[in-house]
Order: sequence, then structure tokens, then C-alpha cells
Amino acid sequence: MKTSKQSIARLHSYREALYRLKYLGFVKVFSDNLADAIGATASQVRKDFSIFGLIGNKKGGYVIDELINKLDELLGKNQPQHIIVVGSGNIGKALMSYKGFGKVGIHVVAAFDTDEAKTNRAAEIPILPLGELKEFAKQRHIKVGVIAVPDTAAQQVLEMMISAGIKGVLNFAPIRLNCPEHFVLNNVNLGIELETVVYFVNALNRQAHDEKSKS
Amino acid sequence: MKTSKQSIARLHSYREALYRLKYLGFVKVFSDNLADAIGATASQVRKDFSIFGLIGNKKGGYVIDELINKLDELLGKNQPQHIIVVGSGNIGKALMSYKGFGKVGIHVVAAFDTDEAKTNRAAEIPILPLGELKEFAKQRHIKVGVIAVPDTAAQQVLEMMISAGIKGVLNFAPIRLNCPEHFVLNNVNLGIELETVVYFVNALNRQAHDEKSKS
DNA sequence: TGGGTAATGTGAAATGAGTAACAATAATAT
DNA sequence: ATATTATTGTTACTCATTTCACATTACCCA
Repeated sequence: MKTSKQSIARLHSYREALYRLKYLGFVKVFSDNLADAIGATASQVRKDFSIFGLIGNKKGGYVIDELINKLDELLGKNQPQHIIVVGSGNIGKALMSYKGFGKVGIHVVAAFDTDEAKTNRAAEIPILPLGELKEFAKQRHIKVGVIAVPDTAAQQVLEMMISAGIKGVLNFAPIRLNCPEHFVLNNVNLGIELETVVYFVNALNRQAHDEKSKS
Repeated sequence: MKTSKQSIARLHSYREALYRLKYLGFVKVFSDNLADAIGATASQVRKDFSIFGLIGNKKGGYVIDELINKLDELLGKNQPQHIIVVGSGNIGKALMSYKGFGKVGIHVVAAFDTDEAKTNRAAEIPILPLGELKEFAKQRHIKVGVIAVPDTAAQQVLEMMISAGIKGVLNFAPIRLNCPEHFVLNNVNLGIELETVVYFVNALNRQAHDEKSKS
């Protein structure tokens, strides 16, 4: 079964789009509607669905409620997921307050920070000292964490998480982290994402320039 | 010339890694060192370099300073880039205060927000009312912006940016945006990034379970 | 000086992802 | 009842990316 990161990301996108369509009152959907909604091709949608066993009706398209149910099951949306965030800087706070997570069954249950001055056990999402991470994660059977700390601290935090039984991490520190073979590590490097935009804008600019000087 | 988003992102990663190595006192580097540093293969590194005309010395590896200079030129790091951020929520603030940008020649020169209560013209990075975006961006010849607003406002902000002459956007709103053909749009969906981690952790779990029940 | 070695640089092969094409089929119209 | 049409599901193809393999070359040492 094809389960590349990209195809899973597309399934999540389909799911989001389906909820929007349902909310708008639609009952059925065709492959090209979904393609439009997420910026893919109809072929791609049908292929993804084929791979994951999501079936529709010849001529009739797909029934939105059925699709949503199947996707929820496939994507493990039926039981809520509890995660923790390490680092309560801006990125950490952004994730703690991200409204989108609730909708998808993800709940940030605590944040951790080395700076004990930031400790706040009374907050809706408590901020705890980093030293308490291991015990907390073990007790609550936390399986997923977010690393939003400076790059110099990231590897150490990751190891703490691994020893606490965490199996997957979304990492925002702009550095390559070492982890065991079957650990799930997803890196997001905001700097590089932005630099990439800058690069392509400059490239476009150069190109336009060249065109002009050619004429 | 191959300039997929991925290969450009790798060039940026090489560059980051090289600065780290230089800082640590290294003068030369081999393809497998760099591969380790960014999590790729040595072949990949050499292929990328080959494509972009970065050459080393048979047996002697690559001279770090030379590589950095070439990469800086290739990636347009020689002149500073001024960008703006729209939305001064947590993600917006995270980008405004992102320490990594300065190092790579990217400067956030202003932020914009619909909520005029947040206006602060005296701050190091001023926060201005959204209505001033167009004039500001035109006057300062801003070419790149970041969208860090709720999804319902994102398309409108994008159009405002386009009309102000902005050519590329890094978008954090979890929704598909429509833009002209040659516009550079890079989407980062934090929700999906996190959900993907959760999915693969669950998949791992299921797999382990299945293995056990089989024996 | 010459042989051995450790690297690069690159064409070819393998893999992977996305697209296109079309046969199968269910709904609808005549 | 039959033809027509719209849409799925899947196979085959194309294109892009990654890996492999090895010829090439510079350096080192005897």
C-alpha cells in the first residue's frame, strides 16, 4: 500500500475539503470537485481513493458522509489524540492556540519549557518545567510531541521524548535530528520555506529581465 | 536546469550546514559529510552540485568558503530581502521574531493586521493597519509576503498583496488560494504536518499490533 | 617516478509520482 | 427496451527524482 507522506497529506486535505462541502449542504461530490478544492487533478483523486479502497458510484460520484467516515477511520480520527509541545516561544504558542487541531481530534494537553519562570499549572494548557516531561508523557501515554525549541536544545529534547515513550515528533528546529529507525520525524523548517519563496521570486525576476534584454 | 522546489530547499540546507561546519572550524567538506548533515545521500549531494555547477576537488572534497560563496550567489543571498507579514497572531509573531532570518539576509520590515488596536508604529518591526499594506509595499518595492491570517481572510489578503506588486507568498492559512499563473505560492499547513505525524505513529502502532497477533 | 587510494563527476538504471486514456458501468433519456 | 451519457476505477505511460556504478583524477607514499 502506497503511504507516502504526500499521499497521506492529500487524504487529510480531502477530508478538510469534504467537511467544508458538507457544511455547505452538499451530499455528493465528484472527483473533479475534490480536485479543484485541494488543487490536484481528478485522476489523482481517483487514484488515491483507489489505493486506499475508497469507492464511489459509477456516474453518481461519492457520498460525502461515507467518504468522511472512511477517511476518519483510515486517518485514525475516531479517538482523540493527545500531544505535547516543548518550547513555549512563539511557535510553541502558535501551536497551543491553533484552532484547527480541535476539529481534527488533536488536543495539546501540555507544554514544557526550560525556563521555569514560564511555568503555569493553572492555564487551560498548562506550561510545565521540562524536567517533568518524562513522567507526564509516560503517565498520560503521550505518543506524539512537537519540538519548538532553539536548534541547540532540539536533540536533547528529542532524546528526552524518546525515553518517555513518544513515537513521533513534528520538529521546527532547523537542524537534522538523529532518531531510531522506526521513529516518526517530520521536519518543518520555516526559514527554508520562506527562502524558497524568495528564491523563486528572484528567479522569476531574472527571467523577466533576460526576456526583456533579449528583445 | 533542474530547479524543483525540493532541490532548491536542499541547496538552502547545504548552505546552513556549511555555515555550521565553518563555524566549527572546518575548511573542507566531503559529499558524505554534507549528506549526513542534511539527511541525504552522498550521491544526491554530488548530483545536486553537478547540476548547479558547484565543483570540488578529486580526492580533496569541497572548500567550504568557496561553496558558501557560490551558494550565496546562486540563492541570491548577496542583497538583503525585505518582506512583510500579514497577521500578527502567534504565527505572525513567530516569523517576526525568527532569529534565523537575519542570518540568511531576510528582514521582516513590517507586519499588518486588521485589528487597528494592535497598530504600533514605534516597534522595531512596526505593526500597521491592513489598509496601509498596498501603499507601503509599493513604496518599498516589497516582493515577498507572508500570510498568517485566518483562512476566511486569506484570499482577500492575497489579492491585496498581488495588487501591491508582491510576487510571492508563504501562506499558513489552511485553505487553497487562487493566484495568477506565475505567482509564487508556497503553502505550509501546520495542521496537516502534525496530523501526518499522528497518522504514521498510529500506523506503526497498528503494525506492531498485527505482528504480535500473528505470532 | 609510479602504483595505490580516496575522492569527485556523471551517464545509466531504478524507483516513484503524477497524468492520461479508456473500459466498465450505472443512471438517464428516448 | 435501447441508446446515450457521465463518471468511476484501473492500467499503461510519461516525467521527475534518486540511487547506482564506475571512469576519472588528484594526492600520497614508497
